[in-house]
Formats: sequence, C-alpha cells, structure tokens
Amino acid sequence: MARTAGSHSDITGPRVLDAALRLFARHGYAAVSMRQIAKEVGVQAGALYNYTPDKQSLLFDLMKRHMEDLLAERAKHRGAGSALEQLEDFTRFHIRYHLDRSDEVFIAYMELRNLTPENFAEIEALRRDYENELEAILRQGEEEGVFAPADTRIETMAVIAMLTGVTTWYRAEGRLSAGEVERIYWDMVRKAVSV
Amino acid sequence: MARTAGSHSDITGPRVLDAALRLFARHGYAAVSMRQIAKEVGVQAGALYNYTPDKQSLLFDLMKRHMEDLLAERAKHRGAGSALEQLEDFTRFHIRYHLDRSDEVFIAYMELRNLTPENFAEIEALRRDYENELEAILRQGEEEGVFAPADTRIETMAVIAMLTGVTTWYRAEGRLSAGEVERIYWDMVRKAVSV
DNA sequence: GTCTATATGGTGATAGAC
DNA sequence: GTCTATCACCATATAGAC
Repeated sequence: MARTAGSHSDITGPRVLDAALRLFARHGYAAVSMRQIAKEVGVQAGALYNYTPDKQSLLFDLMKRHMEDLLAERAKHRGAGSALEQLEDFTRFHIRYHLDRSDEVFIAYMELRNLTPENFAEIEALRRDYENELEAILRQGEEEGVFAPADTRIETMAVIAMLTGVTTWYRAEGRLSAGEVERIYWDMVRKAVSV
Repeated sequence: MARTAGSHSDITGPRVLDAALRLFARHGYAAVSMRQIAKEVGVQAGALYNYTPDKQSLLFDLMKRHMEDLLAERAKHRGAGSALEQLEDFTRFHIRYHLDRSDEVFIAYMELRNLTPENFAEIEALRRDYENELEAILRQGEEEGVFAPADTRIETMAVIAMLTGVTTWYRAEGRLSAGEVERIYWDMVRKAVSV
C-alpha cells in the first residue's frame, strides 16, 4: 500500500483542503476560484483535480469533516453526572470547540446554501444530531425538576445560537480568556433554563 | 420636478432593489449575477445601470436601508418605563422585526464580508448603534439592582445572538405564532440577566 | 502528479442606436 | 429608459504532454 517514492499525494491533498478552508472562510465559497486555491497551495489549477472531483466536493468535505469531528469530540463527554453538570460540560465544550475552529464554524453556518440539495441534507442531519445532544440534557433536567418546564426544542435552538455567537466577537488577543468567556456564558445558560 | 410622463424610474428602481434583495438572500451576493437580477425585474442587464452605479452599491444600499430602518423603528420604543419593561419591549421588538424581514436580516449577517472596507465600516457603525440600545438597558437594570452585575457588553452580544437565532428555524406556517415565540424568548432573556 | 493549453460559457460594465 | 452588441476578463473542468 506504500505510495511511490516522491509522490506528494499524502501532503498535497490535505493542503488543498486547508487552503480551501481558509479562503472559503475569508471570502466565501462563491467568491473563491479554483485558481486562487491552486495559487495558495502552490500548484496550477488543473492539478487540484487530482485531489477533488470538483469545487463542490471541497466545500462538502470540509463541512462533513467539521460536523463529524464535532460529534466525535462531543461523544467523549456524554453521559456523566446530573443534568446540571452535563449542561455545564456541554456549554464549556461548545464554546471552547467553536473558538478553536473559527474558520470551520464560519463555513458551516454561512455556506449551507451553496451545498447541493443532497449534500445539504447530509450536513443538516449531522447538525440535527448535535442539537439533539443538548436537547436530551435539557429534557433530563426538566424531568429531574432542576430545569424549568419549557418548549425544549426552542430552548435548545436558543442556547446553541447564544453560544455559537461568541465566534462573531471573540478575539484571542482581547481582554478575556476563553475560560472567562466560558464562565460568563455558563452563568447565563444556567439561569436561562433553571426554574 | 415632475418626471416625464411614461418614465418608469419611480417603479423600476425599487423593483431592482427588491429583486436584488430576494436573490442575494437566496443565493448569496457573489453567486448572483446582474443578468439574473435583470431577468427578475424584466429588463436587460444594461438597463440596471440606470438605477445603480454597480453591483456593490445594490448590496450596500440594501444593508444600509435595513439598518437605518431597524434603528428608526427601535427609536420609537425607547425610553419608557423600568429596565425590566424596556428589556421586554426590546426583546419582543427584536424578534418581531427580524421575523418580518428574514431576507434583509439574512443579508445583513451573511454578506458583511462582501462589502468594500468603507461600506463595511459604515454598516458596522450602525450595527454598533443598535447593540448599544440593548447595552444601555442592561446597564440601567444593573444600576437599579434588578439585573445581576455582569460583563454587560458580552451579555449584550449573547442576548442579541440568541434572539436573532429565531430567524434560522422559525417558519410562519409552523406550530408556534410569533407572539408565542416572543413570550418563550422573553422568559429566557429575563432569567438569564436577572439576579 | 503536475504542467500547459484549451473548451465552453459566464462575468461586470459600457457604448451608442432608438 | 431600454435595447442590442460588445469589451475584456474570469469561471470550472478536461486533455494530453512530460
């Protein structure tokens, strides 16, 4: 299975995705040309097609990789402790993960309409899986009587929107550390859903 | 000042902006061509340039109109009652206004990076003015002792992100009326910022 | 695996007839 | 005010040499 000596496919492939990630996040999928991506990688445009069948696949692969990684990381935290502990864990995880991957998050939210219908459906299903993680925690908390009875689905969407919003203003060089931001948001989330 | 009889500039001009609004919201600024806009209006592409100097101005005018209208509507509500009453008013206004203008809101959030630097600065300043409306209410509530002392700026961003999030899932034909959504979100906002 | 060259068609914007 | 025609350029994707 070893590749021919001198083959660069092991390194050029990832570099194509990395360049697409940066450029799509900065300028938007529709505004970025394959020639720009090629220039960033350091090859001619035609060479990109050794690594992707087309431009759409670059976008889809980036979004799918992001969502699957998000779900995999979240799965490592699942299922321990009370609803309150789990909600704090989810809140802090969500903020930390999203602050660490601002490019991926930006694309995942902004470029949905540039996916083909089939690709869109697949990404949406993964997003729904992630939302359900939070919804399950809120439901458990309501059953435990520690969270206020509410429209759990809407509560879920509201909390995720609030948390994801950090990516629009947070700057690593700003006055707050990620840990302080986590604490502030956890304070608001806890109060918002409690009895 | 009356225009020549038969002139259509009074109606074609707004129709150009309307078509751009719908198409930009649906497909994104970069993905929409002047020919598509012209087709939607029912003229040839060249005729559009009687109403706009270029494509960028279409985007900027849409965003500026949206932000100025938002600020003007908000100004009608300002300044009456306690901080708690004002916060409820702001919350319900924000949700109602944003649900009524999903296309404008979508563009205002998604197309910032397609503005020229000068245009971006102008829109950002208007957005900041709007955020300051909420921040002033939160500050007043903290002074009154009815809201918990907190990082008011972050609280502001968190609340706006949560409220604006309704536009991503709300459907007029869904199970909830706009009024019910307002009440649910107001419940969460009130608890999140209270002592 | 990467290159150059190319096929095919779309882009924003303008000029000048009517 | 709108049209047709056009300019100069850029798009994605492919073919075939090396």
